[in-house]
Amino acid sequence: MLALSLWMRNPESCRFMTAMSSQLTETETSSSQIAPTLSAVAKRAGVSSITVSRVVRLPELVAPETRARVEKAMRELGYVPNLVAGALASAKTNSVGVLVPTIANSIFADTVQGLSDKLEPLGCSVILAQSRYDAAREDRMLAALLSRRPEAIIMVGSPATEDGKRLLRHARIPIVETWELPIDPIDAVAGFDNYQAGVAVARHFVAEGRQHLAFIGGDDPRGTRRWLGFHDHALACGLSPPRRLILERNASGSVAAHANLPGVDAVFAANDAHAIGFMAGLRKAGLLRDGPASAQPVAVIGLGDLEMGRLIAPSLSTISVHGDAIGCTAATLTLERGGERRIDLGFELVLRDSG
Amino acid sequence: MLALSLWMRNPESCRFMTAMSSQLTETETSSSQIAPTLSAVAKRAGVSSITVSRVVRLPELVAPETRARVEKAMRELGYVPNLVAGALASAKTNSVGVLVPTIANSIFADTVQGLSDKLEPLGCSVILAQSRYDAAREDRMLAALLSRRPEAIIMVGSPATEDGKRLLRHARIPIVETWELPIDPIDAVAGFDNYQAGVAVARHFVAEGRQHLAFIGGDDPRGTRRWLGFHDHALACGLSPPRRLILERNASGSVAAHANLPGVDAVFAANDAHAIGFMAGLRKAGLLRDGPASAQPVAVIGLGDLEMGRLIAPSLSTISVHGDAIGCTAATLTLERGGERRIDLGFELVLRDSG
DNA sequence: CGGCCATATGTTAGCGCTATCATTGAGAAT
DNA sequence: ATTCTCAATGATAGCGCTAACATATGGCCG
Repeated sequence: MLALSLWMRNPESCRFMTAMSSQLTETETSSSQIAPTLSAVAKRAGVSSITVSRVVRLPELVAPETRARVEKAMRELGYVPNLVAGALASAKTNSVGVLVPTIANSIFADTVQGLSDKLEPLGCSVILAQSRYDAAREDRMLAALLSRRPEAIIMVGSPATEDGKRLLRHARIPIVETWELPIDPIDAVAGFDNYQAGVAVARHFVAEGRQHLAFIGGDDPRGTRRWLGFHDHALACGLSPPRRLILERNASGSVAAHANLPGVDAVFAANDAHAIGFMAGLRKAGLLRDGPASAQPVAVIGLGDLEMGRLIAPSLSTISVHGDAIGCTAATLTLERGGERRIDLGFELVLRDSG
Repeated sequence: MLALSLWMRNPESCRFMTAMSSQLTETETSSSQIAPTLSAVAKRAGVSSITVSRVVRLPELVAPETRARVEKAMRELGYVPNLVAGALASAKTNSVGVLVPTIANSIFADTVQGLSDKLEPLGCSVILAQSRYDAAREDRMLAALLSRRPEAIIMVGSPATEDGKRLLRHARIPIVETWELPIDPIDAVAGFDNYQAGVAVARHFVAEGRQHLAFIGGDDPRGTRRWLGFHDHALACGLSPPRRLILERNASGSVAAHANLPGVDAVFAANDAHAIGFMAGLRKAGLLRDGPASAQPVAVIGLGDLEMGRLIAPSLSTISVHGDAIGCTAATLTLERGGERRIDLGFELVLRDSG
């Protein structure tokens, strides 16, 4: 709460800023080609610029009449505060850097939405960057983000390289790693145990009497953790070693996957999109039933709990992971520096008709 | 040797030599709690700060030996440029503000990805904001974005309020409205004709002999344009007026929609998620066939061309709209100020098994 | 009635960087 | 040799704002 009050002592100011331009006349603004500054407003209102600054940030410190005069001047000039200058002067940017592998068609969009919904009302902007699952690009993006001096960095996973880790460690700002529970986190963590997710799926398949397991999906760190849990548990249960098929990141690639998995009767897909693609392949091969999971020649379980998964037929069994809660929690971890820094948001095995 | 004699004259050189001789230890870097500045690097390298600045921005202007010395100092200090200060000094933030209704589960994620992929390699950061389909929040977010002095603003749709429009018009930066083709754009446009998309769907339904049309989805401006085209064309073809059902923004809400549309034999959903939800409802009601579109008691067409749509059964007919191309084009429009400022990226009616 | 406090405003000095104009020396051109 | 040019570097003055510290006012108290 301390950090919060420091960040944005005056959450109203945004609303206020919007209102400012409302009475602008065309002539008055278009005559001045450059954006009006604090001191331009100050001159017009007959006060010093610090008073204008206070009207924007700490209006309760300014006498009502003065405030009204300043607000009038701001409206007339169409003043929009320059947060770049403000950030330099106050050493506070009110922004957080967010790094995700990708934002399109992805389970991470929920996380971005969750944290954004938490941060935006506090006047804290989200600077978004994508690594595209590329370590070099990730490092570049981290450096780019840090250059903008964000109040914190929230990222999916951990930096892929030592350089990236070092960069973050030296940044001396809150760092939140998400979607994982790294053993040696840089700072804070909001995620779940991908290994245990894999174990849970394998356990379920074993309990259902499935014999020949396979894992399909990408080979990113989180997918690999899931695979390891899945694999280890299957072995521990005396099954033959599960197969692993590494696929492109689009779901369509997984349509043909079943051809490469002869004899397999249970598949854990690294995410719901892959699972749905795989099911499309099963359907083509006549291996998909409308009945319950027990009737499926090949059981399929995904991860992410896309809304669509429960709408299709057969409905998709999945590991539900609360992407938005991860984002929301990550945002909270950037705001409060004390307290527990490692939050396991868990996951749930949601069983429907596919597996 | 030249360089040596030059910097030996510098009174700082003694300190420089001292710093050089003591090898940098872990303590030395991490002990300084504050981030090193340009001039700290300059001092260490025995040059003026402007030279360090040049090494960062215009390295070809600096002699190779000097450059190497400066780069070494930067590495040793772990220097990370402060773009906030740079932006203030140069009046260039190298950032663009991006405003979308929502980023989660949405067709706009593709657009953000497309523009981000185009901008990030140019050193241009994306500041992301969500309006959540709320006009007041949109205005607040626009003001917040403009406060950060982005090089341009890219938004989905047009500002909902006059205040928002005025704010953008006065910002004197490129503004790109997307996912629409507004009649009076603020500046640039990258989108498609939502009205014509509605017409195209209605035309198809009419050609297929469908009699009772309905439109389901949100009542945002774009959805409403689609509805209008759909509605107008149906009427023009002599059909009875289509029904319109306004739904919550999540797909699950549309599952029950068919109960409210008795007698309807063709449905245009404002997006694929709604379409898939609606189909789930049809399935429950026994009104969904595995056969081709002509066999469907109720034809369904969505919009967005989600990858999943082509994987489910029956596969989803849809209006494909190239969300990533919209993003990519929007990014280009922010970079090039000349040329055509109104780009219609079109759409395609993709017919599959649902309608 | 002087001292004291709270309120309202102002002055000053930067934040860390870059634009703009010097300055310097070396080689080319005259 | 003298000028000119160019490449390499530096000195200076801000960018628009805010932190930190003044400086008025006007009660209010003992």
